[in-house]
Amino acid sequence: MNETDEIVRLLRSRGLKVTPQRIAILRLLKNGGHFNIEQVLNELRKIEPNISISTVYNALNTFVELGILRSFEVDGKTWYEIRKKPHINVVCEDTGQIIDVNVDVSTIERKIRSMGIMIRDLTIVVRGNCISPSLSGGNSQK
Amino acid sequence: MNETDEIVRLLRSRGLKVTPQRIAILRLLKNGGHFNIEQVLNELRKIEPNISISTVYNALNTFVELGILRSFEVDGKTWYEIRKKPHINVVCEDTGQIIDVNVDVSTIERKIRSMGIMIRDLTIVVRGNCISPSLSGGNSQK
DNA sequence: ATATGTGCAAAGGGTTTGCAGATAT
DNA sequence: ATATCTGCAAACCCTTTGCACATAT
Repeated sequence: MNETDEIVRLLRSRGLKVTPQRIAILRLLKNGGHFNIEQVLNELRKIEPNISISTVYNALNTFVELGILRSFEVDGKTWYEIRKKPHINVVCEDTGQIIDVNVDVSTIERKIRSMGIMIRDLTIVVRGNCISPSLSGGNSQK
Repeated sequence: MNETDEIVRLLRSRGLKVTPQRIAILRLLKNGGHFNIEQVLNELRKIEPNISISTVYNALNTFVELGILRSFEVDGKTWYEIRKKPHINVVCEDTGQIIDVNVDVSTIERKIRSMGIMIRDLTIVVRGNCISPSLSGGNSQK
């Protein structure tokens, strides 16, 4: 079964219509990585040149509501990623890049659940400097 | 030493001018809790009726930059809290309320640092339902 | 005296909405 | 055939900015 078939099945299983725009968005995100709207649009327009920003927002919001994607916000911008097991999103203040770091969050989850809270989503964001200032030789903070 | 004196000293130590607006904002936040702009404005206007939203934003941003406060975003809105040791911010989707839950984050921090990343800020946000749906008797999710 | 802060209004930037036409089922 | 989706433009909301006046030092 190829990648597109998988996506088509996913969409159908959620009762969504299969459109080229939705397929393109899921193809972009399904293999990991983090994308903000600007990046999603840039990538998608290579494939679907006329795709509109509202279609992208609509699709991303739908996918987040259905639990296919998850989103989090950094500096007023929303980032989207495929939903997988909880992890740390490390935002490098030098490069703007976001990387995933896996950690065991079962202790955190257990504590939250023990308080009678049903967990819907867990976001861990670290802002930091991935390039050591001493090595990069200067003040590269924004 | 009373609360206001402490705040005055804090402001002076950071080279900031001591204004009634800044004092009021720090008095509101220094004892804990989470506030968004609307809440800060509502509270402050009981004391400083003419305080403007831009003054509040200016002050909050200044305090965040100086490390007195920290901020994080949920659903497009910025929340402010006094900077203290890392913890989980639990956002209840039923009530909109935010509560702190203390956890040991040293494992997370160690892992991030071992990758050569200098940590500037750590945010952990859990979205959940603090009122058990079975107890509250219905669908109260937004 | 003067650098800094405040308040107001306007501008900015990211996201959502309304709607007519297009598309998937 | 028709419910859903797309693309466009306008609207929205939160936040920032510019500037004249006020205040703290």
